[in-house]
Amino acid sequence: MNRALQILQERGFIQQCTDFEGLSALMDAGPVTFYVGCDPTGPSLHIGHMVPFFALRHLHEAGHIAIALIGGGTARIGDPSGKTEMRKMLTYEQIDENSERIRKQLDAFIGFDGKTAFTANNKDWLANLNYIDFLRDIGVHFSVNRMLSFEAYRKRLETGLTFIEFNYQLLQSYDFLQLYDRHGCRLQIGGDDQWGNIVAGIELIRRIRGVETYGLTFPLVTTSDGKKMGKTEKGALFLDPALTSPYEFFQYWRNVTDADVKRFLLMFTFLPVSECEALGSAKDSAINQAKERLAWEVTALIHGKEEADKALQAARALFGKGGTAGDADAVPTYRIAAKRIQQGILAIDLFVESGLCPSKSEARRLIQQGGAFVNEEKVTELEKMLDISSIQDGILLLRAGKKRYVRVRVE
RNA sequence: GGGGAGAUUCCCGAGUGGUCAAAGGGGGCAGACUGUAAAUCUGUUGGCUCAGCCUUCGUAGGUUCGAAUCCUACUCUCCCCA
Repeated sequence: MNRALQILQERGFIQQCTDFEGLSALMDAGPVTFYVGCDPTGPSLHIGHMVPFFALRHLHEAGHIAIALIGGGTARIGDPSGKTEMRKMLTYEQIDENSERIRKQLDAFIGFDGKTAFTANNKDWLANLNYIDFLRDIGVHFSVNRMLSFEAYRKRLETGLTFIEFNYQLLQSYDFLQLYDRHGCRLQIGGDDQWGNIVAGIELIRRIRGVETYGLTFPLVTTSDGKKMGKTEKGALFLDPALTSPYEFFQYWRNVTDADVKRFLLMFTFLPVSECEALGSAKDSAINQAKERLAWEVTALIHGKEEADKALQAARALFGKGGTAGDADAVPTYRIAAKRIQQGILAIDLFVESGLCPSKSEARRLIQQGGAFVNEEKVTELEKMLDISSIQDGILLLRAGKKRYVRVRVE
């Protein structure tokens, strides 16, 4: 088997391939141009988007030519795959803005050089498509009967599917054709929910250009307790530090279930396979250290080593014995005017203001249930007042439950 | 175009004039146990100036001492027929 494919397989990336031997032979013969698509439907990528891009990096490092396709055109419609409801329509301005932000995030992760790795935006060929021409040239090759047999559309037939969403597959197939024509792209990789769309693109190219292209999909990554990957209290685990701080990002990986450690090390880090396996097979306290390693590695890849170090340090300070919050710079910090503390402030109010509790009722509940701490001391009275005496070195540490910390900095 | 069903708190889903901030489950949060894990058990889960008050049951009106529950109109969704 081709070396690059072997790496992907060892690391658990491969779910399905349209023609394993054919692809392997093609890749052995020389650099293959391939692409991953991603629709800019939000302002930031989240970790769920990243599996194909980790795979992209592996292939790129193996000498193949990577295209990251930003779906500035397809985002105007919305892919029904894996969705149970129609997507919200975004304005064109929003999509363009999202596209740019996502392009930057990908650039930071992949490092586009414009030759062996670059981006494309399908807006360039989709935005001004002529409907009649499109139907004549592309539409004829699609069978509605066939499309309806796809899982993605069949499901939606029960809940409702609009015509524009139904067209998504044609557009994605057309993307592949365009990338083949423009850049000689021969391989499309993506999440397994894209299988139907990928296969459709391959068939289109075969019919129109008489050329064999390939598709490769990755498993949909879930946590071993069956939840979707990357879910936090606040929603998805975003790459944008403004949406998910590096510390929160780090903590997500730090708190992964034992059973997921090996798999995540293989997929979300570039540590050697043997090391991933050794770390992931550890037990008891050793597995805990492996989680710390996992968290540091992934955080470093996304946010850089410096941020990863800070997050690690903060986590150790808060969770290690006898640690202080003073040097835990990465911990979310809330700033408050010194005057307000001098006047005295209700603990309840501070928990709400700092963002640890969404409402005063929740803050009260937290105190009643014994989960509210100020400077690691349990708050026992609902009406607890805080003043200067709680401040140490200009800082006051709030904790909600076992893991959620906020530092309050008095200025 | 015709006929039918429906819209309930984060989600699913009960409720059909007062005892409803609304059963049950899921999810979330907290506590116990632990390893910042899993499993398990317990509590909790609209807001507030909290023994009380306020806002919620698609939207807008109406009936009533009193409505998520009845009436009217509207909006949206689904199903069947064309």
